[in-house]
Amino acid sequence: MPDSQSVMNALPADFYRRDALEVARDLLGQRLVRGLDGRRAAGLIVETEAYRGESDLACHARAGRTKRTEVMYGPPGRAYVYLIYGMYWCLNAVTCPEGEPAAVLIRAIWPIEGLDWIAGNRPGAPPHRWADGPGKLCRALQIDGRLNASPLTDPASGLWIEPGPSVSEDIVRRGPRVGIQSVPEPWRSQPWRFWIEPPDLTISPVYGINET
DNA sequence: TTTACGATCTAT
DNA sequence: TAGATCGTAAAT
Repeated sequence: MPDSQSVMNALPADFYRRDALEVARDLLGQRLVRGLDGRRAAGLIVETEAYRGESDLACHARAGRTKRTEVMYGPPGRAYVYLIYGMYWCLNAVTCPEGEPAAVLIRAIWPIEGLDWIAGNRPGAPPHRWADGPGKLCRALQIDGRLNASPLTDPASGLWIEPGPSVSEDIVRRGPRVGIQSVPEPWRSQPWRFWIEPPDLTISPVYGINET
């Protein structure tokens, strides 16, 4: 059993029990936290993408209920972690009420905590490239398939999301999702990607946050 | 059981 | 611009 204080710090399941578009927007600025072997590393989420159910032909759930997509049909707030190109893991947060398969891909974070640990996980990479991609952030935080289906709402899982500084609407960018060139329209061009650029970060409320 | 390919990243 | 590298889903 996790201590109640820790549970209080994680965003609750209700946060995720909404349309993936809303969750993707609101996940910007929140703090993704990894806890392992007594160490803690974290980063502010700065890029996300919404994947919205079986009818969204870019979403893995287009294949229906399979062993891989099963977790997306489950309760909101769990992690959907899958392997891409045989070598990189990608992290998603499951959204929508149970039974509706949808998720938000976390594409980038701004590391702010546990920087030494993160640096060790990203040998050879400069700090600004530590976690600026979905595969990279999983490497940086040591996230792999073992965390699939674990609750992001419970710090005891070792991977959770805490409330972060609010991100004002004027610095939120929107555009088409990345890496889905073979997906037919209109899905390929839907502006379901949300992000904050580095220049925006420096003028946003999150500027200056840099712990540990 | 076999095949084709992907919500990526890195080095060239 | 190509190669790495393997689980998944669809085809055989």
